[in-house]
Amino acid sequence: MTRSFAKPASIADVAAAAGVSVPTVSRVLTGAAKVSAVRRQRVLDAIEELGYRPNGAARALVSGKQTTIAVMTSDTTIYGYSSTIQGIELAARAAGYFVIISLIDSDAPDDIDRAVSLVLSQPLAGVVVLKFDPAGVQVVGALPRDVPVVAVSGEIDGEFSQAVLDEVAGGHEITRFLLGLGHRTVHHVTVPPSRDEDGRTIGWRAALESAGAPVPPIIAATWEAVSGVGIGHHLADRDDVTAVFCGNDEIAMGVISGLAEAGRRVPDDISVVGFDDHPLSRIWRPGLTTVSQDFVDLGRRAFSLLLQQITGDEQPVLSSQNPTLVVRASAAPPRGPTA
Amino acid sequence: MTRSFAKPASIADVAAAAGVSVPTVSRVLTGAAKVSAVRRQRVLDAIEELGYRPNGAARALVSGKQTTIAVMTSDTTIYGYSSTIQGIELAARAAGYFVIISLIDSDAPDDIDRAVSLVLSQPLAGVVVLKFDPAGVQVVGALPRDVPVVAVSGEIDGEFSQAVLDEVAGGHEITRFLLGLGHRTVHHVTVPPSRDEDGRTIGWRAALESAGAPVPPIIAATWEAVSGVGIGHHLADRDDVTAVFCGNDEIAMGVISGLAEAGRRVPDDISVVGFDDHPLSRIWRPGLTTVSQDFVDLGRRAFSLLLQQITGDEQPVLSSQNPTLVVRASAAPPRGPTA
DNA sequence: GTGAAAGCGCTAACAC
DNA sequence: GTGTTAGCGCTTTCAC
Repeated sequence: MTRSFAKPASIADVAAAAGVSVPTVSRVLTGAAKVSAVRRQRVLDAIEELGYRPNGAARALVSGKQTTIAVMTSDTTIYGYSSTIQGIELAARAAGYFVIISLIDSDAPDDIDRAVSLVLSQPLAGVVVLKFDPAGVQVVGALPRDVPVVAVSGEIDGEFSQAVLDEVAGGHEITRFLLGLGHRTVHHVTVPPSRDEDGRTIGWRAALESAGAPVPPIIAATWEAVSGVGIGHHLADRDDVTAVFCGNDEIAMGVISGLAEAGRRVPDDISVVGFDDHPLSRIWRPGLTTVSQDFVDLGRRAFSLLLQQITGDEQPVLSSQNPTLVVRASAAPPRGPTA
Repeated sequence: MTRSFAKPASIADVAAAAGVSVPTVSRVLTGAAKVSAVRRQRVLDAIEELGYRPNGAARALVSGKQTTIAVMTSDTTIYGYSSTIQGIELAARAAGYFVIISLIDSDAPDDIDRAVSLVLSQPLAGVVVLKFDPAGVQVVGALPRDVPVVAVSGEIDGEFSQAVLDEVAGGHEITRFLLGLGHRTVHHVTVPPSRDEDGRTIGWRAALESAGAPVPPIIAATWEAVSGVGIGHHLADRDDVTAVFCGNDEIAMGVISGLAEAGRRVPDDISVVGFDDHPLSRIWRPGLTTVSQDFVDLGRRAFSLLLQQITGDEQPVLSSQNPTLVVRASAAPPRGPTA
C-alpha cells in the first residue's frame, strides 16, 4: 500500500467545497456565531469529505493563545518523575492543554542553556520544571521572568509558584518513628540532593536534634539502586548502626540487598526504611516501611498553579501536601539493650 | 516581586529598534542570507535588549513545517514505557523535534476517539504509538492514513512502520533455558496482552512445543506487581509447577513474594524468571533471571522510522532487535528426579 | 546586501 | 446570518 502525505486541505478548500465563505467555516468550527442549519451541514460534509483538520499553528498565531506547556526534567523513568509527569498530563489535558516533554541532559551550564533556549524557541503557554535534582534547580534559575513557570518540589523560594510534597515533615516523621522504636539514632543515606540538603534530610536532622539523638554523618548514594548495595555491605560491618533511613525506596532496597549479602537480616539485625512508597515496596521482602507521596496529585497541583499564572494571577503560590507514613515490616526495635 | 507577562516583542519591534527592515532581522535569525556585520550586530543587540524570541507558531505557519511529534501511550510510569519515551525524546530532540505526550485513558472506543481527535487537532509532524497494550492497538487502528505514524512493539502488521523488540525470540530463549535446566515444562504468567497473545507468549509456546513439553494453561496477571503475589500463593500449592516464566519482571517479583509468603523458596523449590530486565531485577533477592530489552534504543529507532516517513519515504519499515538472556539466580534445576 | 510586497491558514471586526 | 476586509509574526520572492 502506498501512503501519501499530500498537502492537507485548508479552510479555504472547505469553504470552496461547501460553497460558503471562509469565516462561515470558521464559525461552524469554533461555534463563535450562529450558522444556518443548511450551510452548517454543507460545511460539515465538506470537512468530512476532505478530511480537513484545522491548522493549529495558524490558530495559535491569530488568537495569540498557546495551548502547549512544557515539562522540563532530567529524567522520565524514575518513579517519582514519571508519576508526576502523568499527573501533569492528566490535568493539562482536562484543561485543553498539550504537554511537551523536554529533557535536560545535565546540570552543566551549557546543557542548561541549551535546554532552556530550546524550550523557549517553541510557542508555549508556560513551563513546569521538575526540580527534584540539581539540573532542575539550574533550569529554574535560567528561565526568563516573562514566562509562566511553576517549580515542582525543591527548596521553597517564593519567587516562582511551586507545588511540593512536604518532605521535611515526611523525613521528620519517619525518623521519629524509628527513634520511637527504641533506636539510639538513625543513619541516613541520601540520593543526590537538589540543593545543600533535601527536605527529607532536613526533617531527619531536626527529628534527631529535637530528640537529643546524635547526628551521624550522611552517607551519599546515587540515583541507581545498585549504589545502595555497596552501602549495605559497608553498613554490615558497623555495629553501631541499628536503623537506616534511605533517601528513596530503590536505594533502601539496594541497602537491604547489600546487608543480606553480608549476612545481616532486616529488620532483625538492622532496620531500613525508604521514602516515596514505590509500587514495589509493598512486595519487597521485608515489606518496606516508607513515606507515601502522591506524585500524580503533585503533578496535578503543579499544572493548576501554572494555569493560574497563565490566566493572569501574577503572584507566586505555594501548594504543599503532607506525605504519610506507611508502616510495613522493614523496621523493628533494635536487638537487645544496646547490644 | 510582581511578575508581568507582557506582550512579547515581535520581529517588527526588533527591526525598529535596530533600524533595519523586518526581513533583515529574519536573515540574521535564520542565516538564510548574508547580512553586513554592522547591521547584524545591531540586530543582535536589539534582540538581546528586547529579550526577543521568535514566535514558533508564525514560523510553523509560514514554513508549513511542523517540528512537534506526539507520543500516544496509555501510561508513562511503567518501566518499559517510560524508557521508550525517553529514547524517543532523545532522538527527537537531536533532530530538532519536540515531543508531546498524549495519554490514552482506556481502550474503550470513546476514549480512543477522544484521544485520537485531540492529538490530530494539534499541528503535528507525526505520531508514535506505544502499542504495548490494547489501548495502543486501538489507537493505531483509529489514526488516519494521511499522518506519519510509527507503532512501537506489538504484532507486526506491515501497514505502519514499526519498531519492535523481538519478544518471540526472547520468550523462546528463556523458555528453552529453563527446559535446558531440566524442567519438564514451564508455566507462564502473562501481563495483559496487546493482542490474542504477546510475542513472549508465542515464543514460550513454540519453545515448549518444539521440545515436546506439555503446554500448561496460561495464568493471567494484571500490570500491577501485586497481582503476582496472589498467583504466587496459588502456585505454592501445586506440586507440578517447577518453573514459571512471567510476562515481566514486576510480576515475577510479585510471584516470588507470594511464593515466599507461602513458604516456598526460589530457586530451590521453584524457578521464576521475568522479562524486561527492570533496574531492580538486579538487586532483587534472588537476582532475577530475565530477558534484557533496550527500551531507550527502541524509542530511538521508533523516532528514526518516523523521521523517514516525515521526510518522504512512504513504505512501512520494520526495525527489530533481539533481546538478550540475562542469567541471575532465580532459576535452577528442579529438585531431585521429579520429586 | 537590503527593503518592499506577498502570503502561510486562520479568527476578529465590520458591514450588510 | 453571512460575506468582506484586516491582520496575527514570520519567511520568501523579487526588485534594487
